[in-house]
Amino acid sequence: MQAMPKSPPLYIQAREALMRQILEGRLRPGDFLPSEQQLANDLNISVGTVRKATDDLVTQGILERQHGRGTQIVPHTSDRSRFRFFRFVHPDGRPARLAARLLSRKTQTSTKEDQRRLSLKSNEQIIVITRSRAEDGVPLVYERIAIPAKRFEKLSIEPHRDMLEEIYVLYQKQCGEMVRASDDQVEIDLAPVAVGKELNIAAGSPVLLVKRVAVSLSNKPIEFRQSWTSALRYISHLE
Amino acid sequence: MQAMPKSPPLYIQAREALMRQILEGRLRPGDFLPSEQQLANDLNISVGTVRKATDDLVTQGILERQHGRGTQIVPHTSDRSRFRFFRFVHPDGRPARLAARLLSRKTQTSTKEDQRRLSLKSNEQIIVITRSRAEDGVPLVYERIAIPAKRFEKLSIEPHRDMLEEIYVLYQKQCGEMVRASDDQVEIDLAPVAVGKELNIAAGSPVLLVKRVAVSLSNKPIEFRQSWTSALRYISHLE
DNA sequence: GAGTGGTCTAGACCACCCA
DNA sequence: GGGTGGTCTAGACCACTCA
Repeated sequence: MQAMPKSPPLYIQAREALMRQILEGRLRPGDFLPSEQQLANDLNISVGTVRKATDDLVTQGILERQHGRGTQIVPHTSDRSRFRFFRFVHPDGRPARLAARLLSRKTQTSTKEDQRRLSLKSNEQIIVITRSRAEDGVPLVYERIAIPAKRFEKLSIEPHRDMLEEIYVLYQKQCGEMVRASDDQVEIDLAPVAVGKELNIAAGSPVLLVKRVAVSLSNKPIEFRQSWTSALRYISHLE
Repeated sequence: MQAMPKSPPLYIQAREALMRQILEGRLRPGDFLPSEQQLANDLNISVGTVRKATDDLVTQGILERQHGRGTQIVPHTSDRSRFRFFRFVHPDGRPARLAARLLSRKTQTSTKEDQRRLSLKSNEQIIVITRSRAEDGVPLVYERIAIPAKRFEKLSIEPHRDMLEEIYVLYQKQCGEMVRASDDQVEIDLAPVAVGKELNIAAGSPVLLVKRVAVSLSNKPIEFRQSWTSALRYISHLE
């Protein structure tokens, strides 16, 4: 007997079809899906199977059901999304409310670490953004953000200006890249000169360094971010 | 018209009924649930509703379905559980495999911070465990663990002995307390004398300090743990 | 082969939103 | 009131495990 490649369950096929439409931009954040009944007709499956397909996407936070209104692709600007990747708090546990100020933005050759973290070839260009993040005018975090130049050609942010929007929202709006998840690594570092200057601490004093790799809906690494802070703490909830 | 307290959906009632049985120890980790058909009969609901009730618990990692065998309360000793709260890696990303060696175990009065983290009254007693965690004989982490004496009376571990089992497994086996989730807070500290001594570093040198509050299935804080390390990093995956 | 979970259907009724 | 998601049912058939 031949080994027959068994086709996956209908609800998984439906889920992937939806996911494909989202990834390809035919369904965009903020859009509503067709109604469950409509989808069931379109795909020639039952409503229960449509629900099962969307269940997973709802759990993943990609879709949001609104009773009586419809099912929406979660816009990255919603509050939940906005603070989903937010991980700095004051020593007393109060969340830090950080405004970002752009310091520089350059296109350059990637370092070895950039290449490793972002799965880039050795000659690939990246855009490097440095920012200072402050609360009530007090700088608390210094950031270096590396993103593949190729994917983020269209990103437009002006240097030396306050950044009013979350950068993940800019990624989505301007470049169609949506951050789905991230891996953070927290370590101790001795403040580099630029960090010391920006945070008003002595260069070489111990600071927390958070290295983050953010991945897109299609699970490709799209951002490598390093955040230095001496005054704040990093928090994480595990289940 | 009177405001009628509306009864929650059947699947939620069923889920909570199951949860109660687990919390009360009538269903224990490792046990199998009655079959879906059986549960449906017992509770006078349909199989579909039983499935919906258990879906959430499966997602939360409390239950595990085994096709053709049954549905099991996840034993805390399974690999997935064992490494669920495991958050230290080497700088190269390789997970640290830490064996624990118990240094001391004392019952004493709680500090202000213990009380705050564990929601204790000011006169409540705690058990304080200190451990050294090493990989291949090299000490990498120093830990102080505080747990409410009242809940953990029965905890039996001998001082100055290697701890062969995960401590969360001991909590569960000896005291019936199952860790469901934890909140971690990562900060910089200057190594206290005891930490410096145990980790072979100078007292006062900068180290990573992870403060963890672990909560039980019923969402009560049951452990406050402080882990100091200079050689390792803390990792976290966010979605 | 008996018993379990896994998928799928068709349809009922309810609760909510909005024009 | 018409359309949407939310709950619930009863039953079919499949796939896996274990004796």
